[in-house]
Amino acid sequence: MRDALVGSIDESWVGRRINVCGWVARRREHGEHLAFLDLRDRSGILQCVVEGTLDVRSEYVVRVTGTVTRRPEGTLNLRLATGAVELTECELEILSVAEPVPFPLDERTEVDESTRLRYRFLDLRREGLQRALRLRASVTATLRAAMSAQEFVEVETPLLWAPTPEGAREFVVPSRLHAGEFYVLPQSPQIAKQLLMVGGFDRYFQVARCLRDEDLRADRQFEFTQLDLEASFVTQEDIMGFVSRAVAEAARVATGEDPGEFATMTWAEALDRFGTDKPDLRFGLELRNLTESFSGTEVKAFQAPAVKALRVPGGAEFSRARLDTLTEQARQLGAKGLAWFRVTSDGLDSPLARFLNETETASLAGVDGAVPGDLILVVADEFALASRVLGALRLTLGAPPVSEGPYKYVWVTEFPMFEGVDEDGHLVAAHHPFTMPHPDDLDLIDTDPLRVRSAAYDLVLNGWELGSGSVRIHRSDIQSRIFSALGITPEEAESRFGFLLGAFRYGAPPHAGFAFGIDRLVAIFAGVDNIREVIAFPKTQSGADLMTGAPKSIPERQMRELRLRPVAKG
RNA sequence: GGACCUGUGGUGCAGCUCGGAGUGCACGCCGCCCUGUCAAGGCGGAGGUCGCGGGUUCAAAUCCCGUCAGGUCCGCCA
Repeated sequence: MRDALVGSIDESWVGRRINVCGWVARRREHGEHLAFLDLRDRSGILQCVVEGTLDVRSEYVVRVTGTVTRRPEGTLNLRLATGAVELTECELEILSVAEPVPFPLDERTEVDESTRLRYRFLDLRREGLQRALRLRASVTATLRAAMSAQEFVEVETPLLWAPTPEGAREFVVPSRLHAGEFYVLPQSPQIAKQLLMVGGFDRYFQVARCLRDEDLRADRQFEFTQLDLEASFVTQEDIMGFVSRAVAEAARVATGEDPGEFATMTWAEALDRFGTDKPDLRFGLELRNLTESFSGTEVKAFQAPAVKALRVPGGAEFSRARLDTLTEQARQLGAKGLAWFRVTSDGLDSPLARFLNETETASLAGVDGAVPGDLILVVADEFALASRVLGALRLTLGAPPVSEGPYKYVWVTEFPMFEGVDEDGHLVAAHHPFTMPHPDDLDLIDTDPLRVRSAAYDLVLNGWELGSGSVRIHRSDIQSRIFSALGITPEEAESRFGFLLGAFRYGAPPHAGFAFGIDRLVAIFAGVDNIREVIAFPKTQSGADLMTGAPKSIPERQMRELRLRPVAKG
């Protein structure tokens, strides 16, 4: 039907009579004797010269038969890859007509996202999504190749799985053959891949669909894709190496840059320096700990377990209104308040300045090498809260868009095993209940569980969590101790994870794994700051598909077949 | 569950603070003209429940309340 993609046509084709197919991108008519038609296919645009008038409109699908000709002198178009040539003596065959499209398909106008989503099939025709999805395909292919090269085997796992309550809210699928019973869609293939380890596939990976019924965000969709992997007889460092090599290879392909060695820092260090477990290392504004200097303070506002400060270069100019906004943000994040100090040539300028003693003034005025013109923000509270609040302000004050270079990868290690206590007084797992405690901390499980570190690790890129993983527990004695710490009785464990624990009784190899979000990785590589731009058919923040109208009700007959009945809204 | 931003011909915007006729700009669409344009150009034209509902007012796109949709964020995401 066609002899070439239009983007491949250059001067080496001159003289050949060829067929090309595509959409009418634009037309320029010059009376009854001459017209130009810009033909677009996925590779680019080619100008076709028609002697006479045109009977095609924008977005008609046509097949053009014409002769590749060098453009007349003075009519070259340097902005077009094919701008040195054109098709002449054209014959047009209309393959499909088109109504005027609801929004321009060029990249010049930014179109309202809901309009784009309603006509996603047209949006897909535009350069942005064409580029993003092709980039995504090459990243995925690179990851697959990198995993295969490391002797990982791709295995598919079920989408219809058994409910295992806890963790993310699951999407539920009613069973027709077992009325009143349900499958769930996997939030991740976690348990399946551990069973594959028991099954002797000592290096598994999968480009896996994961589904979580949680509220959507710029970096979160109901359905997303992970590179999921698991390996036996390996250490945490082995896993980090596998992943680093695959991600680095994808980065080289996608960005043309070698990312080098990935940084590593412990969770405790990340919280202290950046106030978050997903530090953005692209800019400074690191938090400082002034707890020591304020240990005996008379100032009520600073009498707290921790006093943390953030130096804002040049921030002394901030208006009172801006400071109030920052204070309001700090309060919404749980801080009791936000203290601020302008650094001037003769001391600190702040409502609180006159209450400080000399040591305190000196430590504030010199924090992080402060100079006159800077602003010091201070939050005093529990260590974690003070850190998190300032960490959030740090992002407000300095964070570039996630996709803006440079790319800063960092492994965050030694996460806490438990992140607190629930209403019933039971510890809450920070990762999942199969995560191995840090070998040095096993003795703390019963005595000081909140200090137990785990063998869990995250990979972070530009402040976005790409993924996480852990060494898993393969010994039932340790698993029992963890379950009991989490308040999971043996009976409960049996009913929820029985098939996994049962499998472990038949010879479970030590194993560890990881999973990271391909959508997020590709978004950052593609230079966009939300993952909808790298997904062909995404949903809105309220979980609606504006093109298909999903979610929708289903016919009464289907409801009956599934033994489902709607209940009144309560 | 909550906070904030946005909603004006098909598209992108301005108008909203200080109420006074649906006023304006660019693109697109329709018609006519035009033999080298390429975001072609010229002339003419059509196209609007100002998201929706209520209130205040002599008068509402504009002020107030509610609601819906889209977005960003908090909660949530083992």
